[in-house]
Amino acid sequence: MARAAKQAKNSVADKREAILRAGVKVFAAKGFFNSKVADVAKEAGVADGTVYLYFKGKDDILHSIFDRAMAEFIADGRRELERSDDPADQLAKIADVHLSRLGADRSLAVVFQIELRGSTKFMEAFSAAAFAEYLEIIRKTIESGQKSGVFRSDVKPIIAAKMFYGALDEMVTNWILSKKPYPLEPLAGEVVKVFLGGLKA
Amino acid sequence: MARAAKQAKNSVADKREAILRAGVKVFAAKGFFNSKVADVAKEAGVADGTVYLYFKGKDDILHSIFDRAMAEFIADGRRELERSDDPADQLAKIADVHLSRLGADRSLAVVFQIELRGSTKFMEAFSAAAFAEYLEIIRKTIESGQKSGVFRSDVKPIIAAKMFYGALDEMVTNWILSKKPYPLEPLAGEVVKVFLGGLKA
DNA sequence: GGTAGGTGAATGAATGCTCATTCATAAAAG
DNA sequence: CTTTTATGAATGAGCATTCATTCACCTACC
Repeated sequence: MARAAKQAKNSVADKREAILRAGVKVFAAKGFFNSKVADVAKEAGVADGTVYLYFKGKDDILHSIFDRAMAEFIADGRRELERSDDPADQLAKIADVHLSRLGADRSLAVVFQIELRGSTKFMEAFSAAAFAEYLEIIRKTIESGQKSGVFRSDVKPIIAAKMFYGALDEMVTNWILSKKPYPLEPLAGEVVKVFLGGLKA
Repeated sequence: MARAAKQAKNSVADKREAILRAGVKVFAAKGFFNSKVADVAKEAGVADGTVYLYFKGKDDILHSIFDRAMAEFIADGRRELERSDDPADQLAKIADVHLSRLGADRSLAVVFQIELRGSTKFMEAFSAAAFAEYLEIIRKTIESGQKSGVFRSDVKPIIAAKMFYGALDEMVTNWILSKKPYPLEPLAGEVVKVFLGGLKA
């Protein structure tokens, strides 16, 4: 590829990227339905019409934000998972990736926790499959722990997986809504401790 | 009060009630932002303008749905809580009320799980205080368990409370999004079992 | 007991504003 | 000069909210 062409292609990618980033920021700040396409365009430093050269419409921006982030998220999780055989360890890794990724980008976290759920339509159409995949990773990890005997077997793995996910999810939601800023990632250890050991003395 | 006057007052309460119920149904089905006030009015069997005799506007309907349901919810929880001294038992009661109440009204559950969170504005303005109160009830229960020695003390009660809430919350969200209908309430026992006993063998 | 006037709840068509989207035109690239 | 990319003003559909009017029922007076 010639240098010039590559340059051009980069600038195209950059503009798309800028709009996506602006979308995250604006949607997080005002909510998807309260955000105007013009707001996103302005934040991205492009004209209103330009948005439509890169996205089908407002919905498509949200959709794209989700697709990209979720793909990274799952890839990250899988990579970490392969670096250990111990299911307890693997759950700790999942918790860590979950909280550190979302903890690193508050706006993205807001879009994920609040905006993506704000409509059953989006939940059903976009997030359902990817979310199911994520839950499945947790479930399998728990199941393998049960097979190897490190986890108790009188618990349905799918229930435990939902609980684990729910606990992590709640940490993130609380972190977002909290007035006082604090680091999210360190909570991973505590969550895993309680989840594995239980609350009983 | 004369019979006629009483009759009239009842019909006023009924109309407000009808609009609230219609709101739950319509918002659950189409999402708050995709619902028209006219849809709610039609579902309630009143004219569009009538809605404004009972509510300040569309937002106020959602707000009122939340207020009423949350008040009932918390009152229910408190009542159950007083019927036992054992913290483990009390957590079981909370889980039971939580899952049975939402499990009894799918539309209300959808509004609570999906629509109320659909906007940071609503989260901050309306639900924050009531939600904090609910979380506080759980936290205190856990704390009293720690003081009496039935719960381990090397866990921050507020973290454990969020985990417990998050786990229950996730059960509800999954139940809503599931294609296959199943009873929600029975999951309470399983959740409490894992939360108290832990996943480790 | 019947009639006239009064009251306010209820109506729903009309209003006016808010955006998502388009497109004629301009700028930049090649 | 041609093609590609970008612009932002103009469009018009959608929808929350308003308000002039209707109507059911109540009260007071004959």
